Order: sequence, then C-alpha cells, then structure tokens
Amino acid sequence: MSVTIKDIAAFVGVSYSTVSLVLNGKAAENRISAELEKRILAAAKELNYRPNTLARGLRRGVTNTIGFVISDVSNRFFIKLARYVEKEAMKYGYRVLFASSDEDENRCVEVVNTFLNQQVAGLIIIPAEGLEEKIAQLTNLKIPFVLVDRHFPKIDANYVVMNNWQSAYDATEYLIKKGKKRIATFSYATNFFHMAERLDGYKAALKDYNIRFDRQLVKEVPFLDNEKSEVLLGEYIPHLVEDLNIDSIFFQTNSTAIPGIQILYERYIRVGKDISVICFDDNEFFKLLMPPVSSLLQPIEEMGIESVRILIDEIKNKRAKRMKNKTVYSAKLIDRNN
Amino acid sequence: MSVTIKDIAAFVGVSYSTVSLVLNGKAAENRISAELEKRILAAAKELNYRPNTLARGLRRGVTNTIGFVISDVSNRFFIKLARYVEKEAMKYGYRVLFASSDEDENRCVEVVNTFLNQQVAGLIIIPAEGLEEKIAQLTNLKIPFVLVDRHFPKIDANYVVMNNWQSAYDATEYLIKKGKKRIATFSYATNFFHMAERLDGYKAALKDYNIRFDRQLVKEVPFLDNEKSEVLLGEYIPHLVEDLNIDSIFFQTNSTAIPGIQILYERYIRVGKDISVICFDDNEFFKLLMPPVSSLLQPIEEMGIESVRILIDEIKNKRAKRMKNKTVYSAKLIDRNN
DNA sequence: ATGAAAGCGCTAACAT
DNA sequence: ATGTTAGCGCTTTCAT
Repeated sequence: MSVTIKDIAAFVGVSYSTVSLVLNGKAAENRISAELEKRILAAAKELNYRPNTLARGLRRGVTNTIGFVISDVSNRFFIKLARYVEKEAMKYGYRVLFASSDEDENRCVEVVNTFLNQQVAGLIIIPAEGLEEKIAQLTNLKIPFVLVDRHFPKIDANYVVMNNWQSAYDATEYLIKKGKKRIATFSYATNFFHMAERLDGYKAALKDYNIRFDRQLVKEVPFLDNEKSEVLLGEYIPHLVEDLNIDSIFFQTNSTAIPGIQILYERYIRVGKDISVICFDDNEFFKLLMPPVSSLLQPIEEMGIESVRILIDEIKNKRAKRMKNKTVYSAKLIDRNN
Repeated sequence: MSVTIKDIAAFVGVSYSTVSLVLNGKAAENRISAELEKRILAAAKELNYRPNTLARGLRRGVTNTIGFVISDVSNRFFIKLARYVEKEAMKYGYRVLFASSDEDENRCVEVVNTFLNQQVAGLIIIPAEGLEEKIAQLTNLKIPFVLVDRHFPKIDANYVVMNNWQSAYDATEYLIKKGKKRIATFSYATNFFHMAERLDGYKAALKDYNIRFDRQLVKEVPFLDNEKSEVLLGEYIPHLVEDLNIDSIFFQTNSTAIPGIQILYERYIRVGKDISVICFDDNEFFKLLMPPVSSLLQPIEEMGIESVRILIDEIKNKRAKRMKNKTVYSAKLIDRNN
C-alpha cells in the first residue's frame, strides 16, 4: 500500500489536516510554524509520499488536467500541435491527456466522454466529422473547450483555425502564375466546413484567372490509412496524369499529400514529367525532393499556444465568459519554385 | 453538478447500491429482477449518467489505465509505437495515458510520478538516460512496467528492444559490400547501452572486412530539436565530406538522420557527390529521394503489441510473475540500392 | 432481491 | 497554531 497523509501525520505526530495544509502550501496562511512545516515536508520526502490524484480530484471536483482529442495521429501537424499544447499547458500548471479519434465520430464521442469522466478541467478538440451534436452537448455541460483546425459554423464555440479559403486561393494562384492551367486538387472526402472553404478558394482563384473549373480534376479521398490511401491514389493519379492531362496538383491535406507525392514522384516526376505540386502543410522532406514541393506553412506553435490560452482563460473565468474566442490564422506560402 | 448514482437511485426509487450493482453488470449475480435492471439502465441513459472515474479508481485502488512515457515525440517511430500500444491496450479494456519526457531524466521521473499518482495499473516506458535509479524504485513499488527500445543491463525488468548490435553490423556490412570504405556514422551522445551496442556492431563489421576503424568518422550528437541539430550537423557533415573524404554514412538514429539527410542532399548529393546513406528506422520519403536512402526497418507494430501483452500479463498475475520477459527483435534491411 | 453503511485519500470549513 | 470532521462518488460486504 502506498503512503498517505495519515502516515505522514502519524510519523510526525500531528493531525492529518495539518499535513494536508502544509502539503498544499497553506502553512503560512494558517499560521503553522515554520519548524513544523519543515518537519512535515521532510517526513513526506522521507516516506516518499505521493499524493493520490484521484482522491484530490474527487474532493476538489476538478483536476488540473485538460483533455486533447487528436483526430489523426499519423498527421505530423497534429502531433506537433499536441507538443506545443502540452508545453504551454504546463506553464499554467495543467497536465494534458491525449487521445486519438482516428477521424471517427463514435470514437471521438467516446474519448470525450472518457475525459469528462476523468473530470478534466477543459478540452481541446480536433473534431471528427459529425461531432456537431456532441459539441452542442458540451456547451450545455458548461465545460470549457476549444475546437482546433475545424469548427462548426452553426455552433458558437471557441475555435482556432486557418483561413482556409484564402490559403487555398493562394496555393491555386501560385500554380496559375507559374503558367499551370490543368490544376488537379485532392481533398478529404467530408462535409467539413473547412474542406468546403478550401475547395471554394480553389474555385475562386480559377475563376479570377478565367480558367474553367473541371469537376474531374477534383478528387475526394476518404480518411484511410497510408496503405489504403496509396491504393486509391494509385488509381486516381494515373488517370489524372495520363487521361486528363494535368500539369499541377494542389493537395489540400497532409493525408493525401504524402501518399500522393510518393506515387507522383515514383511514376511520373522522377522520370521527367513536369507536374508542379503544392500542399497544405509543410514537410521537412519537401525541399529535398527533385523538384522540391511548395507548401502552405501553418503557424503550428502559435495555434497551440493560443488554444491553451483561450481554454485556460475560460477555465479560470468560468462564469464571467460570454463571448467565444474565434481565432483565424493565415498560412505562409513556401515558394520552392517548382 | 453532474449526475451521480444517487440521482439515478432517487429517480428510480431504489437504494444507490442497487444502482451500482446494476451499472456494474452484477445484477444477475445479485438476483436483481430483470425488470428493475432495465428501469435503472434506462434511467441512467435518460439522465445522461457518466460514472466518475476518479471516485471509482479511488474506491477500487487501481484504474484501468496504463501510462506510456515517450522519450521523443518528434520521432515517428515512437508515435507509431504509441498508436499500436493504444490500439492493443484497448482490446484488453485499458486506456493509455501518454506523456513525453523529451529525453530528459528529470522530466521522465516527473511524468512517471504523475502516472503513479493517477494510480495507473502499469507503465510502458521509453526511458531517458540516467533513469536507472528510478526504474529500480519502480521494481520495489511492485508496479508492473515494460521498458521499450532501451533497457538497463543491470536491471532485471521486462523489456522489448531491437537487436542493436546485429542491426548495426548489417547496415555497416551493407555499405562495405557496396564498396564503401570511408563509412561515417552518427549516433546519439549518450551512455545508453543500446547506442553502445550499435557502435560495437559498426566496429565489428569494419573489423571483419579489414577496414581500419577511424575515430574521426564517429560523430555523437546530443539530443536537440531539429533546428539545433541542423546547426550542429551543418558543421560535422562538411567536415566529414570535404576533409575526411567519406563515401557513406550510417545514421544510427532517426533524430540525426532527418537533419543529416537534409544537409547532405542539399549540399552534396544533389549536386553529384556520391555518398551512400543507410539509417536506423525507415521513413516514407526515403524511397523518393535521389538516390533513395536505405534503412533498417523496425517491427513497430509487433513491438507495440508485445509490450502491451507483457504488461497486461504482469498486471493480471501480479503475485505469480517472477521471471521478467525480455524480447529482442531483428530489423529488416531495406536495400534501396543506393 | 434490495438496502445500509463503511471507507478509499483528500480538502476545507469549522472548532478549539 | 493545530485538530476534528464531513463528504466528494463509488464499490462492496453484510444485513435483512
């Protein structure tokens, strides 16, 4: 059995509430003598006391934990984001629990519930599609939360997202200005608002430059693991290149970009076919490919920090907060002249 | 406030212990009528009851959680491992909590303590250097744990690791058989046993093929973020290529391979210099580089599954277990003919 | 077949 | 300045 405050109390010869006060740094305000404080602290250390987080959380009603729901762990963007979130939360004295939903609605609901059961102080969520109803529920529960990367226009919630329309517009315009006219684009098959915004940005750029929108050049790929994505893209890409005569591709998501680039480079670009590529989200290898791949760089660190800031703010001022915080970032186009 | 079993009890009009029994699936064995069971379940659903994990854990003394300590989140290998661990643990009904130590001893101790405070049922740890003492403590605490990727020869603990010596030997031999003679190698500056094994494997291969070991060709890089690694490698690599006339590199770690390859390809290989590269750990982009990069592929999924299996086994048979489980995997050399 | 009650470890209000 | 005590939500043993 592990050491409890009662053991410390018995060891030092005081009541266990005194121990609790000292251990919580409330010695001074309760006028507990410095000498006793020191003895208690020493005893705790000697006995290797470790506070039971469950008991403390149960008693207090909340914990100093926040839950982070990641949609897709194989996406570097989310992992980096998680890292910054953890680092930032630590500054405020909060621990972060992680869980992944694999872009699955039910799994997402499940992990959110698990977090709620754990009495987390708040949530940071990269929501899966179809989570709208659950998110609405959270609002009723009065639990602070922030949506990241994606949000639901109909729900008034805190969010931290990208300016998807503008970013997609910029990417498309970049290709157009390089003289490209047959611009394919890959998106993630979803009803998510943010993907619609990206497609609209793409269309708008085409329109502004008088390029006819061709429905055939838009490929929507469901969320799959890397292997299955490769199979699917292994059908789409040859069709686009050989039959539809494309001269460039704008990958709207990391999950299509990685397998897409693999196929594209192995089968076409490396053997001399000139197809320009630009992707949402940068990757450390893009600059090493021949030719390199351009990208839309997202301000991951800022997004992580901001998410935590918003969340902690709401946790601390629970009652006061009325207005939800909506932050929209711009991507930076990394021009690798490809 | 949230809904408790008391609320359900009041709602249905029974005592709250009855509710507890039903909710724990012990209705039958306590001969609670099927009808009442149904009413209680319905009430729980209707009131949107969510069990308080803290209270349950406090009462039970353990939780169905296991803690996973990751050393370096920027390493894809560990992220993938984490994913498989989570998936496998779920099959046994366990949740996985994640935390990263950033290869820092103190941070590692901290997160292990946090996990212990949370009453986790067991731990899976990718230990940071210097964690030996803490690991020994864990043994005394009788908490089940498994070390992954690295272990301490002096400590009798469960572990799941690679055959580092053989893998390094194979990689070096691969380069030698391609006719390379000036083989540089990058390792992680540490006293870790597994890195020493890799260096020994490298040396052994050189010796077997009568190539003189040159201390200057061995570079040890401390654990740094990607940016700082690039700076450091930006000094080492030109020196190796220009002054020491190397013809190949064996990167012993992912953390040196990624920035190393970046510098190598940008400054030398892309402009015609012929330097073969092989790395511990594969990467999806290796095959796309020109020339491609060979690698030692680790059986990540098996390692994850095995770690969980060992851990759960020890959790379930706490008292019985005497022998520790030591699993060693072999890497597969991916020959990209570079 | 159902209820009463103890107690897990801790915090904090109240007492002395 | 330190001690007493109630109770957070739950499980489980023992009564009835």
